[in-house]
Amino acid sequence: MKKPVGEQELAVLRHVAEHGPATVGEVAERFGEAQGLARSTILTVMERLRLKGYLTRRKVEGVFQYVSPVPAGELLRGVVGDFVERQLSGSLSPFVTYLAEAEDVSDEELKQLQDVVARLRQKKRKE
Amino acid sequence: MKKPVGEQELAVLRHVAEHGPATVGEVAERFGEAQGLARSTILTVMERLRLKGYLTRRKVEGVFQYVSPVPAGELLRGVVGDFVERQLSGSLSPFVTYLAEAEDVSDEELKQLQDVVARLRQKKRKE
DNA sequence: TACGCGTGACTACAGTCGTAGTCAAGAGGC
DNA sequence: GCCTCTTGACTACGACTGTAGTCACGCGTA
Repeated sequence: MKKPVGEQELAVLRHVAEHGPATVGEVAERFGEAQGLARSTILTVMERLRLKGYLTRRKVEGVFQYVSPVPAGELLRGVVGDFVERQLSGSLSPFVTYLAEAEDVSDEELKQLQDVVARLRQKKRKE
Repeated sequence: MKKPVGEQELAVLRHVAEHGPATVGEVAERFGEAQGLARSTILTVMERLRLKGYLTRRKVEGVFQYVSPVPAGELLRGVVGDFVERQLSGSLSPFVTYLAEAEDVSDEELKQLQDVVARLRQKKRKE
Protein backbone atom coordinates (compact mmCIF):
# COMPACT_ATOMS: atom_id res chain seq x y z
CA MET A 1 0.00 0.00 0.00
CA LYS A 2 2.69 2.43 0.98
CA LYS A 3 4.94 2.61 -2.02
CA PRO A 4 7.94 4.82 -1.44
CA VAL A 5 8.07 8.13 -3.21
CA GLY A 6 11.34 9.72 -4.23
CA GLU A 7 12.25 13.25 -3.43
CA GLN A 8 11.67 14.66 -6.84
CA GLU A 9 8.56 12.61 -7.26
CA LEU A 10 7.18 14.11 -4.12
CA ALA A 11 7.95 17.58 -5.38
CA VAL A 12 5.92 16.93 -8.50
CA LEU A 13 3.16 15.28 -6.56
CA ARG A 14 2.94 18.25 -4.26
CA HIS A 15 2.78 20.57 -7.17
CA VAL A 16 -0.16 18.72 -8.62
CA ALA A 17 -1.89 18.33 -5.28
CA GLU A 18 -1.51 21.99 -4.51
CA HIS A 19 -2.37 23.39 -7.89
CA GLY A 20 -5.27 21.19 -8.74
CA PRO A 21 -5.77 19.12 -11.87
CA ALA A 22 -3.16 19.67 -14.52
CA THR A 23 -1.90 18.16 -17.72
CA VAL A 24 1.66 17.04 -18.20
CA GLY A 25 2.26 20.00 -20.42
CA GLU A 26 1.13 22.40 -17.76
CA VAL A 27 3.22 20.85 -15.04
CA ALA A 28 6.22 20.74 -17.35
CA GLU A 29 5.76 24.37 -18.13
CA ARG A 30 5.13 25.68 -14.64
CA PHE A 31 7.10 23.33 -12.51
CA GLY A 32 9.53 21.57 -14.80
CA GLU A 33 10.82 24.60 -16.54
CA ALA A 34 11.51 26.30 -13.25
CA GLN A 35 13.55 23.31 -12.15
CA GLY A 36 15.26 22.89 -15.46
CA LEU A 37 13.58 19.58 -16.19
CA ALA A 38 12.62 18.27 -19.59
CA ARG A 39 9.02 17.63 -20.43
CA SER A 40 9.71 13.94 -20.82
CA THR A 41 11.10 13.86 -17.31
CA ILE A 42 7.93 15.30 -15.89
CA LEU A 43 5.91 12.87 -17.89
CA THR A 44 7.90 9.91 -16.64
CA VAL A 45 7.65 11.03 -13.06
CA MET A 46 3.95 11.60 -13.28
CA GLU A 47 3.39 8.25 -14.87
CA ARG A 48 5.34 6.57 -12.12
CA LEU A 49 3.26 8.37 -9.55
CA ARG A 50 0.17 7.17 -11.30
CA LEU A 51 1.39 3.59 -11.31
CA LYS A 52 2.02 3.86 -7.61
CA GLY A 53 -1.47 5.13 -7.08
CA TYR A 54 -0.60 8.66 -6.05
CA LEU A 55 -2.10 10.25 -9.10
CA THR A 56 -5.22 9.65 -11.12
CA ARG A 57 -5.91 10.87 -14.60
CA ARG A 58 -8.90 11.44 -16.78
CA LYS A 59 -9.05 12.31 -20.42
CA VAL A 60 -10.54 15.72 -20.96
CA GLU A 61 -10.86 16.96 -24.50
CA GLY A 62 -8.16 14.75 -25.79
CA VAL A 63 -5.53 15.23 -23.12
CA PHE A 64 -5.09 13.71 -19.70
CA GLN A 65 -5.77 15.70 -16.58
CA TYR A 66 -3.86 14.41 -13.62
CA VAL A 67 -5.15 14.81 -10.10
CA SER A 68 -4.05 13.75 -6.69
CA PRO A 69 -6.74 11.69 -5.04
CA VAL A 70 -5.67 13.03 -1.67
CA PRO A 71 -5.63 16.76 -0.92
CA ALA A 72 -2.30 18.43 -0.33
CA GLY A 73 -2.64 18.72 3.40
CA GLU A 74 -3.41 15.11 3.92
CA LEU A 75 -0.66 14.13 1.56
CA LEU A 76 1.96 15.94 3.56
CA ARG A 77 0.66 14.61 6.79
CA GLY A 78 1.06 11.15 5.37
CA VAL A 79 4.58 11.89 4.28
CA VAL A 80 5.50 13.08 7.73
CA GLY A 81 3.89 10.09 9.35
CA ASP A 82 5.75 7.80 7.06
CA PHE A 83 9.00 9.47 7.83
CA VAL A 84 8.46 9.25 11.57
CA GLU A 85 7.60 5.62 11.23
CA ARG A 86 10.41 4.57 8.97
CA GLN A 87 13.34 6.70 9.88
CA LEU A 88 12.60 7.44 13.49
CA SER A 89 10.90 4.13 14.26
CA GLY A 90 7.88 5.96 15.51
CA SER A 91 9.56 8.13 18.07
CA LEU A 92 8.67 11.78 18.03
CA SER A 93 11.45 12.94 20.28
CA PRO A 94 13.94 13.68 17.53
CA PHE A 95 11.41 15.89 15.92
CA VAL A 96 10.74 17.74 19.09
CA THR A 97 14.44 18.14 19.68
CA TYR A 98 14.78 19.53 16.23
CA LEU A 99 11.95 21.95 16.77
CA ALA A 100 13.58 23.17 19.93
CA GLU A 101 16.50 24.44 17.94
CA ALA A 102 14.73 25.46 14.81
CA GLU A 103 15.63 28.94 13.82
CA ASP A 104 12.92 29.84 11.46
CA VAL A 105 9.65 29.18 13.18
CA SER A 106 7.11 31.65 11.94
CA ASP A 107 4.53 33.27 14.15
CA GLU A 108 1.93 31.32 12.33
CA GLU A 109 3.63 28.04 12.98
CA LEU A 110 4.23 28.86 16.58
CA LYS A 111 0.60 29.60 17.04
CA GLN A 112 -0.35 26.32 15.42
CA LEU A 113 2.04 24.60 17.70
CA GLN A 114 0.53 26.14 20.77
CA ASP A 115 -2.88 25.01 19.69
CA VAL A 116 -1.59 21.53 19.17
CA VAL A 117 -0.10 21.40 22.60
CA ALA A 118 -3.29 22.67 24.10
CA ARG A 119 -5.32 20.09 22.28
CA LEU A 120 -3.02 17.27 23.22
CA ARG A 121 -3.19 18.23 26.85
CA GLN A 122 -6.92 18.27 26.63
CA LYS A 123 -6.93 14.84 25.16
CA LYS A 124 -4.58 13.54 27.80
CA ARG A 125 -6.73 14.82 30.55
CA LYS A 126 -9.72 13.01 29.25
CA GLU A 127 -8.00 9.68 29.17
CA MET B 1 28.74 17.43 2.42
CA LYS B 2 25.31 15.98 3.01
CA LYS B 3 25.48 12.60 1.40
CA PRO B 4 22.13 10.86 1.38
CA VAL B 5 21.65 7.92 3.68
CA GLY B 6 19.27 5.11 2.86
CA GLU B 7 16.70 3.83 5.24
CA GLN B 8 18.47 0.68 6.19
CA GLU B 9 21.77 2.49 6.35
CA LEU B 10 20.26 4.89 8.81
CA ALA B 11 19.00 2.03 10.93
CA VAL B 12 22.52 0.62 11.15
CA LEU B 13 24.01 4.01 11.78
CA ARG B 14 21.59 4.62 14.59
CA HIS B 15 22.42 1.30 16.10
CA VAL B 16 26.09 2.12 16.17
CA ALA B 17 25.51 5.68 17.36
CA GLU B 18 23.26 4.50 20.15
CA HIS B 19 25.23 1.51 21.29
CA GLY B 20 28.68 2.96 21.17
CA PRO B 21 31.72 1.55 19.37
CA ALA B 22 31.19 -1.85 17.87
CA THR B 23 32.83 -4.23 15.46
CA VAL B 24 31.08 -5.52 12.38
CA GLY B 25 30.72 -8.88 14.04
CA GLU B 26 28.94 -7.35 16.99
CA VAL B 27 26.55 -5.32 14.91
CA ALA B 28 25.85 -8.30 12.71
CA GLU B 29 25.09 -10.38 15.74
CA ARG B 30 22.95 -7.90 17.64
CA PHE B 31 21.32 -5.92 14.91
CA GLY B 32 21.71 -7.94 11.74
CA GLU B 33 20.55 -11.21 13.11
CA ALA B 34 17.43 -9.61 14.53
CA GLN B 35 16.63 -8.18 11.09
CA GLY B 36 17.53 -11.34 9.27
CA LEU B 37 20.53 -9.78 7.56
CA ALA B 38 23.73 -11.54 6.61
CA ARG B 39 27.00 -10.50 8.15
CA SER B 40 28.30 -9.42 4.78
CA THR B 41 25.32 -7.14 4.37
CA ILE B 42 26.10 -5.40 7.62
CA LEU B 43 29.70 -5.09 6.61
CA THR B 44 28.83 -3.56 3.27
CA VAL B 45 26.43 -1.09 4.81
CA MET B 46 28.93 -0.04 7.46
CA GLU B 47 31.64 0.42 4.91
CA ARG B 48 29.38 2.59 2.81
CA LEU B 49 28.57 4.66 5.84
CA ARG B 50 32.25 5.02 6.49
CA LEU B 51 32.91 6.13 2.94
CA LYS B 52 30.20 8.72 3.30
CA GLY B 53 31.81 9.97 6.47
CA TYR B 54 29.11 8.88 8.88
CA LEU B 55 31.27 6.30 10.58
CA THR B 56 34.86 6.21 11.67
CA ARG B 57 36.85 3.16 12.55
CA ARG B 58 39.97 2.33 14.47
CA LYS B 59 41.82 -0.93 14.69
CA VAL B 60 41.73 -2.31 18.20
CA GLU B 61 43.51 -5.60 18.83
CA GLY B 62 43.29 -6.73 15.27
CA VAL B 63 39.71 -5.80 14.49
CA PHE B 64 38.06 -2.54 13.54
CA GLN B 65 35.90 -0.68 15.98
CA TYR B 66 33.37 1.53 14.26
CA VAL B 67 32.06 4.68 15.86
CA SER B 68 29.75 7.46 14.87
CA PRO B 69 31.54 10.78 15.08
CA VAL B 70 28.26 12.44 15.99
CA PRO B 71 26.25 11.37 19.01
CA ALA B 72 22.87 9.75 18.43
CA GLY B 73 20.82 12.75 19.40
CA GLU B 74 22.59 15.10 17.10
CA LEU B 75 22.44 12.57 14.33
CA LEU B 76 18.69 12.32 14.52
CA ARG B 77 18.26 16.02 14.71
CA GLY B 78 20.24 16.25 11.52
CA VAL B 79 18.10 13.64 9.85
CA VAL B 80 14.97 15.51 10.79
CA GLY B 81 16.37 18.79 9.62
CA ASP B 82 17.28 17.23 6.35
CA PHE B 83 13.85 15.80 5.94
CA VAL B 84 12.15 19.11 6.64
CA GLU B 85 14.41 20.79 4.18
CA ARG B 86 14.18 18.30 1.38
CA GLN B 87 10.71 16.88 1.53
CA LEU B 88 8.85 19.77 3.06
CA SER B 89 10.92 22.51 1.50
CA GLY B 90 11.60 23.97 4.89
CA SER B 91 8.05 24.38 5.98
CA LEU B 92 7.17 23.12 9.42
CA SER B 93 3.43 23.27 9.01
CA PRO B 94 2.96 19.74 7.71
CA PHE B 95 4.77 18.46 10.70
CA VAL B 96 2.67 20.48 13.05
CA THR B 97 -0.44 19.23 11.33
CA TYR B 98 0.79 15.73 11.75
CA LEU B 99 1.45 16.28 15.41
CA ALA B 100 -2.03 17.58 15.88
CA GLU B 101 -3.45 14.23 14.94
CA ALA B 102 -0.76 12.00 16.30
CA GLU B 103 -2.20 9.27 18.41
CA ASP B 104 0.72 8.12 20.38
CA VAL B 105 2.26 11.15 21.98
CA SER B 106 3.75 10.12 25.27
CA ASP B 107 3.60 12.26 28.37
CA GLU B 108 7.29 12.72 28.07
CA GLU B 109 7.04 13.99 24.53
CA LEU B 110 4.19 16.26 25.36
CA LYS B 111 6.18 17.78 28.14
CA GLN B 112 9.13 18.33 25.85
CA LEU B 113 6.81 19.94 23.40
CA GLN B 114 5.43 22.33 25.96
CA ASP B 115 8.91 23.36 26.90
CA VAL B 116 9.75 23.96 23.31
CA VAL B 117 6.74 26.15 22.79
CA ALA B 118 7.57 28.10 25.89
CA ARG B 119 11.12 28.61 24.76
CA LEU B 120 10.11 29.66 21.29
CA ARG B 121 7.71 32.22 22.66
CA GLN B 122 10.41 33.55 24.84
CA LYS B 123 12.70 33.90 21.89
CA LYS B 124 10.02 35.62 19.86
CA ARG B 125 9.41 38.14 22.52
CA LYS B 126 13.00 39.15 22.63
CA GLU B 127 13.21 39.80 18.96
C1' DT C 1 52.07 -27.95 10.45
C1' DA C 2 47.51 -28.18 8.67
C1' DC C 3 42.70 -26.75 9.62
C1' DG C 4 38.90 -24.07 10.94
C1' DC C 5 37.09 -19.58 12.42
C1' DG C 6 36.55 -14.59 12.65
C1' DT C 7 37.36 -10.61 9.91
C1' DG C 8 37.69 -7.58 6.01
C1' DA C 9 37.94 -6.55 0.87
C1' DC C 10 35.99 -7.18 -3.45
C1' DT C 11 32.31 -8.31 -6.62
C1' DA C 12 27.60 -8.89 -7.97
C1' DC C 13 22.89 -8.17 -8.97
C1' DA C 14 18.29 -6.50 -8.89
C1' DG C 15 15.17 -2.60 -7.80
C1' DT C 16 14.26 2.37 -7.54
C1' DC C 17 14.93 7.10 -8.89
C1' DG C 18 16.35 11.10 -11.60
C1' DT C 19 16.80 12.42 -16.06
C1' DA C 20 15.94 12.34 -20.81
C1' DG C 21 15.68 10.96 -25.99
C1' DT C 22 12.78 9.22 -29.47
C1' DC C 23 8.88 7.63 -31.92
C1' DA C 24 4.00 7.50 -33.21
C1' DA C 25 -0.54 9.44 -33.46
C1' DG C 26 -3.93 13.17 -33.44
C1' DA C 27 -5.06 18.33 -34.29
C1' DG C 28 -4.70 22.37 -36.65
C1' DG C 29 -2.94 25.50 -40.17
C1' DC C 30 -1.30 26.50 -45.12
C1' DG D 1 -3.03 16.78 -48.68
C1' DC D 2 1.30 17.86 -46.19
C1' DC D 3 3.80 19.81 -42.33
C1' DT D 4 4.28 20.98 -37.58
C1' DC D 5 3.10 21.06 -32.76
C1' DT D 6 1.38 18.73 -28.72
C1' DT D 7 0.80 14.74 -26.26
C1' DG D 8 1.70 10.17 -24.66
C1' DA D 9 4.18 5.60 -24.67
C1' DC D 10 8.39 3.29 -24.65
C1' DT D 11 13.27 2.79 -23.87
C1' DA D 12 17.61 3.93 -21.75
C1' DC D 13 21.12 4.69 -18.53
C1' DG D 14 23.75 5.95 -14.55
C1' DA D 15 23.63 6.52 -9.41
C1' DC D 16 22.25 4.76 -5.20
C1' DT D 17 20.52 1.12 -2.19
C1' DG D 18 19.52 -3.39 -0.20
C1' DT D 19 21.23 -7.70 -0.05
C1' DA D 20 24.64 -11.16 -0.25
C1' DG D 21 28.43 -14.56 -1.95
C1' DT D 22 33.19 -15.42 -2.05
C1' DC D 23 38.01 -15.05 -1.41
C1' DA D 24 42.10 -14.23 1.25
C1' DC D 25 44.45 -13.60 5.49
C1' DG D 26 45.87 -14.11 10.31
C1' DC D 27 45.32 -16.61 14.76
C1' DG D 28 44.80 -20.27 17.71
C1' DT D 29 44.60 -25.23 18.37
C1' DA D 30 44.90 -30.10 17.45
